[in-house]
Amino acid sequence: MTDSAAPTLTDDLLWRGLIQDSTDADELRKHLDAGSLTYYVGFDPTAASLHVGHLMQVLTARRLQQAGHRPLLLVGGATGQIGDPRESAERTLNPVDVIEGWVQRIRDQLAPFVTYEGDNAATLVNNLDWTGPMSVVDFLRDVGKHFPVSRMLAREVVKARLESGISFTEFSYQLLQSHDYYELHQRHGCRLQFGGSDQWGNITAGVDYIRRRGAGPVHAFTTPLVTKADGTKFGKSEGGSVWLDPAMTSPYAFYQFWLNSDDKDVNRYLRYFSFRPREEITELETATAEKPAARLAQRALAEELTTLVHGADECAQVIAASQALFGRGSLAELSADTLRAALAETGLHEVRGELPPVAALLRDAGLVSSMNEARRAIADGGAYVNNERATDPEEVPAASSLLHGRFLVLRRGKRTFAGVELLG
RNA sequence: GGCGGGUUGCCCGAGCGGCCAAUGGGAGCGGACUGUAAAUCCGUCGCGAAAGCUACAGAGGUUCGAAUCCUCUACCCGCCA
Repeated sequence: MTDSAAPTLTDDLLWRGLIQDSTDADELRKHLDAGSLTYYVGFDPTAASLHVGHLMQVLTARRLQQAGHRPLLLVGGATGQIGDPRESAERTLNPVDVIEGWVQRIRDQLAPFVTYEGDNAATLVNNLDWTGPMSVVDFLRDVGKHFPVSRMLAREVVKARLESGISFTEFSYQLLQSHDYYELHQRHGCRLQFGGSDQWGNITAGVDYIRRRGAGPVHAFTTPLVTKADGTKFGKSEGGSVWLDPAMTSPYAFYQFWLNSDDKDVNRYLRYFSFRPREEITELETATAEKPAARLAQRALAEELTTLVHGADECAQVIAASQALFGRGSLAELSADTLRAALAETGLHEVRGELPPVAALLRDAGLVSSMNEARRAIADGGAYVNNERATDPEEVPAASSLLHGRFLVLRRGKRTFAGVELLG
């Protein structure tokens, strides 16, 4: 336990680059590296699912629990109804019943990442439980009294919004989050909050607030914003967000997202997200430098995260699908089961009766959004049927080209696949 | 309150009353190269098979014909009070 060679949790977090800002670093280290600390991280229901960007927080929570600390995972049933101010503009409020649905889904989504066994069992909490019943008078008297407006106005986001406009609702957001920390401190002895770096202002406000109420001291840190070397936004794929919900982003697409990480980013991602020991990560970093084409780091990362989020079975299927589709062998050599499974991962479009021409197939399978686009894709030479370039939009695939008598593998560009199955 | 400027396709941004579905750049998509990379080069980029339809903040109007002219409405931005 006191083996001086073994890196402590703090060392590990620093090595992984997971700490962007923190309250007193020595104090934080003392608590992180000592006994069991109760900590919290919150997620507001702004959509029906969490996305890969949230993984930073979700996995850091998991990491801390594995190191012996006790997690409180908060879903913002209350804060989600108010809206954390963004620099750009006022948020549009979502209907309460919609938010309630999202709270439940996010709660379910978070649940598997931590364990509920042992001394440091996790607890899922919802700030609506204590914020909902609070009266306006109580809020203004017990919470509001501790917030100097001058400091609230000095915040960057608020300053940015003073010109363009900010409602009292969003302006008050910080009080709710601060009060959450206080409640969790009182109820569960929570003494650490972490979050994304954009939450630093809200988090420190909570730390101050707790002190003003004569409690604490409590601690905090933030994780860095995940960036990409090419400057584009992390977590987007083909236009959309990469969600954790398999109904919103298929496990196949999720795996492919990580597999396609840039060489310049993948090492950083491994440190952020992987639970592999440091030596293994270092080895993968070396592999990336020496044999980038093998993409060992990308494969390891994609496999680990897909397993974590979607389970080992699903991950195995996704890898098999990827190999089947991107493999060097001919599609005709794949067994019907393998092929069907692979296409099920990419999206399988069912056709009854007569097979339509190629252009219509591309559209129906979702590879293009209109017939014009389908024609364009074919004219560009970017559409393939069973890995053969399509040349005529009007051509109806021959019955003999159906794999196992009923499947077609459609491809757009180099790596976007979809399947077609002809039924009876 | 007064005066002036602006609102164009995913974003930025040009646009002469007909030759404008609308120059150019970016993003996106595709091709070549490669590693299902990056960089680079090339192509493409409203919907429709087509006729045609829908589009230039919104609503009217002038005209054979308008994104381009006029009127009103909404929003934005300057300058002066």
